[in-house]
Amino acid sequence: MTSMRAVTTVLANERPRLARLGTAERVTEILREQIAAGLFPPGTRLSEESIGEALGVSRNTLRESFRLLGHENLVAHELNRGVFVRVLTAEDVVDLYQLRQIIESSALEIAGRAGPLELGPVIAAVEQAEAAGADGRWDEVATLDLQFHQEIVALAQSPRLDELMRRLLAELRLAFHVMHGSQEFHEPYLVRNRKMVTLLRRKKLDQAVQELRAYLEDAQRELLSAFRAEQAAPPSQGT
Amino acid sequence: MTSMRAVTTVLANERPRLARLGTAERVTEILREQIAAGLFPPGTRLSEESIGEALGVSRNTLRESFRLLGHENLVAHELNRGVFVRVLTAEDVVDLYQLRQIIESSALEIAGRAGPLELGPVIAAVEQAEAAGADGRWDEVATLDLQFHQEIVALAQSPRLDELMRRLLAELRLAFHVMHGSQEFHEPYLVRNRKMVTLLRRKKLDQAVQELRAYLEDAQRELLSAFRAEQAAPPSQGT
DNA sequence: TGTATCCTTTTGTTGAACAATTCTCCAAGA
DNA sequence: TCTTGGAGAATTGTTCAACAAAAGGATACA
Repeated sequence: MTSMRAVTTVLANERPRLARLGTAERVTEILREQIAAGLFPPGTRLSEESIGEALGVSRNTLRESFRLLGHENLVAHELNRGVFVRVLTAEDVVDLYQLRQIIESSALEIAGRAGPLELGPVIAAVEQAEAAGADGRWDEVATLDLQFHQEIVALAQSPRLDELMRRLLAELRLAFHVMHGSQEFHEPYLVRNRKMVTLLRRKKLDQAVQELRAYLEDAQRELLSAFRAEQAAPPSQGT
Repeated sequence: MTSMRAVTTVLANERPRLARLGTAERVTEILREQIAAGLFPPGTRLSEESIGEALGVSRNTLRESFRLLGHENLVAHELNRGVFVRVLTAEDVVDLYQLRQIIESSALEIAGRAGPLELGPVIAAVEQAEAAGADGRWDEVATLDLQFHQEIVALAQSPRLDELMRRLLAELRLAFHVMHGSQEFHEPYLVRNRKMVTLLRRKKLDQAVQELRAYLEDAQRELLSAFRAEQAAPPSQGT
């Protein structure tokens, strides 16, 4: 028999799904997606007038959205000049990976201490990524790889860690553009993700953390070198 | 002789100090401070009309501020009902301390790996806190204690870690209201902070991390019990 | 007691207006 | 040629007024 207390607790956990979204939030989601997808490359200025007209929302509503994106570090707001899609520096990439290292390994440790791992979503992400890889859809692989890591963090069951990881990955995506969907970059990580799942299944937590650490170091190195090559070549980014 | 490149690099590092603030940002700062100071206790609804009139800003500008505060988890935005100063649950406190644990200990480890510690600001915070304690200004002690921990994180020299800690502490302050400036709560931590500084000075990093961990566990326990006592008594906070 | 219906209040969103700032371009001067 | 100045255009910053939409509260009725 279920107590009233139990019922209300279950329902309380469903509350987030109930929350409707205002126009500003929906606009934010659209812009976040489009920035991730590369419609607005780093450095682009987001014009209030043109975007507002395109989406059919007023400038005021759009400005609320811009504030939110600014708080997520996806755009930089310069007074009287507007908002610009963030251009990450090499230092940013290093800082982001350092934080990623902290978050992901901490999440695994917390999850390990807490009890049996609920690996369903983690495995699903890996399998979807493998399927996408088999079909040659490498930019989807990129997205699913990030989702895999998001699910890793979700194992810790910490709302703030989840949110933090979400924002971090959104920001990191800005740097991934230089790799846009190249097979050579993504393919090895498919194998490594699979390996990590195996380790987690066998409860080899320490090894999984170690593998994760190596994974992130390699990814950072590769990304940085591609990044610096990109930055040296095309636009001479003002001094 | 200094090259032009060197000059511009130096100046570029000064850029943040140049950034002026818009009205919305300044309003956000004011509200953040006042929420921390307790002018708006948790659960309070922030009325657009009355606050806008009090500060002499328009509703639109104020709404931009509210969005920012919402993103910092200081207020919760409910569609068509307005923004309310966040009411933390016991689970929130646990989640916050878990994250604090991660951030602060990681910061110490990073700082230790990086090289010699620049303890100036850390020591300054402790000494100011001790001075405030000697004068019986216990709510200032509370603020300076938080600043001490902010400076601990600053040792890692990571912009994102800094920002993360800043937001985390702002949120945690919501819970601290139940302790409002009580000497019994704060006094022991003065001693412990001093002890931690000593350990850091002697480069006993491992011991410092251990002390930090114990510190946070104790603080969480005390805060939680005061918190639950508070919550049980006065307002019957929804089912 | 419960519930259906009004009225009031507050937020959600828009559009227009004007001030303040930045950008662009061109001409004058060294 | 390069720098400096400045006029005008374009864009953002902020306010205001208006109305739609939703939530909250009160009243009348079964």
